[in-house]
Amino acid sequence: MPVGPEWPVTVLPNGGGKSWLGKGITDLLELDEATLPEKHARIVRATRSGEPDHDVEGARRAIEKWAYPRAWLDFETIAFAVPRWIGTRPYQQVPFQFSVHVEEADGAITHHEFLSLNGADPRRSCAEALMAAIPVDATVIAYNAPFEKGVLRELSALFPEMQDALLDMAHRTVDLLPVTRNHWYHRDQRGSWSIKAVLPTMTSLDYSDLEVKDGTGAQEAYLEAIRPDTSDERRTFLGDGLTKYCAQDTWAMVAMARFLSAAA
DNA sequence: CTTGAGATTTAACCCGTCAC
DNA sequence: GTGACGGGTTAAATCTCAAG
Repeated sequence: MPVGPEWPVTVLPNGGGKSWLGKGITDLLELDEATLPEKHARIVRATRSGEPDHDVEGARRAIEKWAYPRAWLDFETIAFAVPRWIGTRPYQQVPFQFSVHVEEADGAITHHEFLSLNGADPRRSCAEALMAAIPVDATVIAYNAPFEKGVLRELSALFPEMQDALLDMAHRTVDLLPVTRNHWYHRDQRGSWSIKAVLPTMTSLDYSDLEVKDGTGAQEAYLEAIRPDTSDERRTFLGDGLTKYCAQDTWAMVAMARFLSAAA
């Protein structure tokens, strides 16, 4: 049952890619289900009833198209307003960490990770680690894939010897976000399909016990870790938090995909 | 701040009608 | 023929959200 705030909601978040705000609608439950397009009606329905909207078959059909091996990938990046490394632009998303869970057709899963905390330009070692971790025939899966694709394209443009492989990786990247958005809604999401909002409605996985809880926290930890006056002990501690967080993000995608495909 | 997708809003345009 | 006024379609601009 609900783990969120009291119902009914009186403040409606933007939901379903649709803005109800700014139209004088302050209570989602006042909307007339019959007049809404199905895309919005299912959100109102799930909110009224507390019964999640779950199209298992639709989700299964979408996910089963992704050929094995599957590489569930997540980057952590840093973006400096004033570029820190030669050849980077202001606000360019530079990856200093990634996690990837590689899933074989038989269900076997191996985990690979990369983390740079020495303060040097992490891009070459990151690209090399990607090449080593992700099989050339893998379907790469990310949550809000345009972000991961963008990082991959940036890396590909930088290293001619890895250009084809990295570009190919970007082309093989698919997105779990629309699958979730189209086939699942729980009212505790309150209009959000971010991984942090969705995950607790499907599983008991939780970010609250982690040292690093979100992307912003990861960036803060990274910045502290690369400072010269940060002790080795502290750096190790920060790195440990980063590793756990990033690994949780990719594991969360695996868990979500399994949940989405599982019978109700 | 970035990018991309998708939804929404605004602007532009075409066409028929009607009064002058 | 011309100008004002719809109504309906379409294109372009704007907004939101996801990721970090």
